[in-house]
Amino acid sequence: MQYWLMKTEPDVFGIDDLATVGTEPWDGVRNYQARNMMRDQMQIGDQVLFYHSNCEMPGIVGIAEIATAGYPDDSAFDPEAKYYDPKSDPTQPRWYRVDVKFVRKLQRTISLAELKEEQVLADMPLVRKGNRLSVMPVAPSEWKHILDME
DNA sequence: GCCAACGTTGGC
DNA sequence: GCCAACGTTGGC
Repeated sequence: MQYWLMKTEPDVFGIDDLATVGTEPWDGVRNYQARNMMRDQMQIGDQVLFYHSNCEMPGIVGIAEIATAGYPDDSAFDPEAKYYDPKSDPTQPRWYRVDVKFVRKLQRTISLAELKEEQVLADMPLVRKGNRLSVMPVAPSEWKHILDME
C-alpha cells in the first residue's frame, strides 16, 4: 500500500465537501507528473493526506483513500466542461483521474508552517519553495510523522 | 531544439 | 492583490 498527498482548494472542493459526498472523481488534473501517478501507480486502498491550499491556513486537514485505480478523465472530452482539453482524444486519452473516498477529518489542521519546521519532512515536495505538484507521493515514515503531529 | 512569452499555482 | 517559481506553448 502506498501513501499520497493531494492538494485542493477548499473554496472549490474541501474536506467537508468530500465528507458530504463520500467519494469524488478527482478530475481536472492537467499536469503530467500528477497524471502519471494517477494513471500508473495509484491503487485501491492507498491512503491520502488531504491538503487545503490557497486559503487562510494551508495545511493537512484529513485522510482519504483511493477508491479506483486511474481511468480516463472524460471531463477533457466535453467542450462544455470546465476542464475541456481539445487535445485529449477519447481513443487515446491524455488525462486520467482516480476516485477519492473520505476516511476522516483530522482533529485539527496541521498547517504548512508547522510542516516546514519539521526537519524530517524537508524532502517533501510540499515544503519546497516553488513546487506546484498537486499530487505527490508520501514516504511511510513521513506519513507516520505527520499523523503523530495531529 | 532553443528560448521568450505567457499562464498557472499558491504562499504570503 | 502581489509575485516568485515553474510548466507549456509556439516561433524560429
